[in-house]
Amino acid sequence: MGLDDRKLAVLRAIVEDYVATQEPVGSKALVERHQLGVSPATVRNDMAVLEEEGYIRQPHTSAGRVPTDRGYRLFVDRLSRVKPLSPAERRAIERFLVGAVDLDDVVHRTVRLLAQLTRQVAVVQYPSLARSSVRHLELVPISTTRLMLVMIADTGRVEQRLVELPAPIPADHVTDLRRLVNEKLVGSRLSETPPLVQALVDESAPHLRGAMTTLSTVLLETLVERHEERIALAGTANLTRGGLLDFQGSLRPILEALEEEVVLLKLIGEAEPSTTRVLIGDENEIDNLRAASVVSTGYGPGATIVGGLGVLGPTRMDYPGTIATVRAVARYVGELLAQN
Amino acid sequence: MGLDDRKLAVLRAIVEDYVATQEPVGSKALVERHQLGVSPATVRNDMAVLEEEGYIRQPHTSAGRVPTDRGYRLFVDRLSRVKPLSPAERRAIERFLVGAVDLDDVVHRTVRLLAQLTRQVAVVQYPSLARSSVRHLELVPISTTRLMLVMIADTGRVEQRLVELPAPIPADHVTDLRRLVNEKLVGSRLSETPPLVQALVDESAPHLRGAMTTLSTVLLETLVERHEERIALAGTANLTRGGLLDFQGSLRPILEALEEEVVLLKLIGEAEPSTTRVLIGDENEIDNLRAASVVSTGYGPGATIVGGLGVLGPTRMDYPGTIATVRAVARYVGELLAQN
DNA sequence: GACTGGCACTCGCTACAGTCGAGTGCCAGT
DNA sequence: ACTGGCACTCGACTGTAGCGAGTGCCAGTC
Repeated sequence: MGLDDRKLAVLRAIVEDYVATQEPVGSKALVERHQLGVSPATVRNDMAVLEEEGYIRQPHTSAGRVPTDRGYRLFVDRLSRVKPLSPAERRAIERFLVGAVDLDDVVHRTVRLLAQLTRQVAVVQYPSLARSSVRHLELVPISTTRLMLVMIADTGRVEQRLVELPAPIPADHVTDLRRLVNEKLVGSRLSETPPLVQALVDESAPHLRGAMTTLSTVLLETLVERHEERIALAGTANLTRGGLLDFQGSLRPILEALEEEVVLLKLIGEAEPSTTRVLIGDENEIDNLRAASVVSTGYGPGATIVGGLGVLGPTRMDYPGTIATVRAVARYVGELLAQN
Repeated sequence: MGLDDRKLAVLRAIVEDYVATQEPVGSKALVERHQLGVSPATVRNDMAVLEEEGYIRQPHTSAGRVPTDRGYRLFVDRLSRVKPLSPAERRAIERFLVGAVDLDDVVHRTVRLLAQLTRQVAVVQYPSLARSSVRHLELVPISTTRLMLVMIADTGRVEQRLVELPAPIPADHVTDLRRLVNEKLVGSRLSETPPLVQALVDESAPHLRGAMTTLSTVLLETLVERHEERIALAGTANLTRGGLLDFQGSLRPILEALEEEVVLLKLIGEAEPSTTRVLIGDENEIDNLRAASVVSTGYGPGATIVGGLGVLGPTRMDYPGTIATVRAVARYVGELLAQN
């Protein structure tokens, strides 16, 4: 059961070679390319053990070995060290993110950058509303019975909703409403607003009561219930690299999964502070993504997390490099956000 | 040179069969499936003519015929009539679009609906800023030297930008600025704003001059220069239908093209009023999309066009059905927009 | 003159057999 | 505990043969 150092070295070598060549790796090729100091026959014995333990497998008899999901897992956990980024990559990140003019811009640049650096599919979640605070609420009269509600969050996100009032409302009442909701709600986390909104209705003057009631339902919907999470995606064309060998020939399930925002949120959005999460193949809960791996992490200004980002690719992936890139990009984005 | 009626009927039959079966169609199968009233041999002669004229071709000797781009073009222009939508489809459209709460919602629902109905890749352009008018401008103080500029367009689009002021500004000056820009700009088309913005700077009181100058550059950038067109995409998984036969085996170029917003805008965004545009294969200017066809049209409230929408799929596509669906969806979206 | 039936021909597809070689498992020897 | 050697497996590739859908052409018919 014990895997001695050499067996681990063999596993590492297999993973590295397979990731590089995309072909099953045999015992002879292994000893040629790595200084293992033993003969192919010995390596074969080690391989037999590794296979028995479920870390590698043979696509067919008389072929080389290929890492299993479990093998990648061991590799990621114990056999790899995060590669430091090359200076060129650092420069690329900085150059790419400087000059973003607004949140949309930041997110779009980030997702493209991530896709380009990792050569995988990149996913970036917009700063989550649930983790944002209200910076300002604006009411814009559209007609006498319609208002446009605009909510600006401290993370830079802006949400708008149309409010249909039960009765026409004069302009100065709108001013009152605006003042009231701002006084009460600005600065609070969105998740904490429901009681405040309720208080607003209860405390509002009679002439505003009707409008405030309608407004409050829209507010609650916008701020809390409709957890409007947004996602940006880039690099789907990278799925076609490596021919059709990865993803066992069909991109279908992957593309389908990528279209479901809910699915992506599950992948990317549940990050814990400063941890990089790596999901390998089967570890993934989504059936369509059983052939893929996901590397994700949270980002945010300072130590707080406001959203997640990550990449998705074949299980046969350069984990150390990808992990390093994902982390670095998340850190830079966090710094960028902190400046606002 | 003259293509008599029967030759046209043969072409139509070839297109229909090929679209349905995805296999080259031979003379015998043709006479069996369509009432052409002649023998296979005669059809073969007609086919030879059609091939000579470039409307069909043989993938290889001793295979059936397949329509060329030119053949599809003739089919679309002269041999097909737009299919009326089924009641089920009408209902689907209505059910899908009712209940959209804001512009984002409308666009997302539309693009998914379109992808689902046509079973192709759907693209929807957000209402173009160039074709919108200013409904309201809002300035939200973030700090003493920073403002958030929020522009609400009549089409429902909301754009925001951060403004870094050259010097701290008191709250009542912000109020003044807000009033001034709204007085001057509300109601005008975005494309017409530059002189108005310039006038704002020239006419502004000395104590606002500095802030107004900075604001004006951001305004111009946001409103005019940075033609921030947005695009929604759905149904990329549909590209994998029909195995790898369509798109000659590689989705790569297609996926790459779909990632370029500029490319999509070219495809979708240049719609003329109430025309449905059909681009078949080679007619497409974008090299990556030489194997694809695009059906697109404009949409907007009433007769005006504020944006484009359409679908992209293999040249082997059900043109009459797709055209009908695209048109119908565009009409419904227009109506929906008119209600706001 | 337009259409048709018949016929020879083409050529991709499939199945099958044979060869090659990378890679393995096992075992006896050091 | 490691190694060299050996028999074995099996996928990849090659070449051959037969099948069949489909064609082009031509002579014959209405």
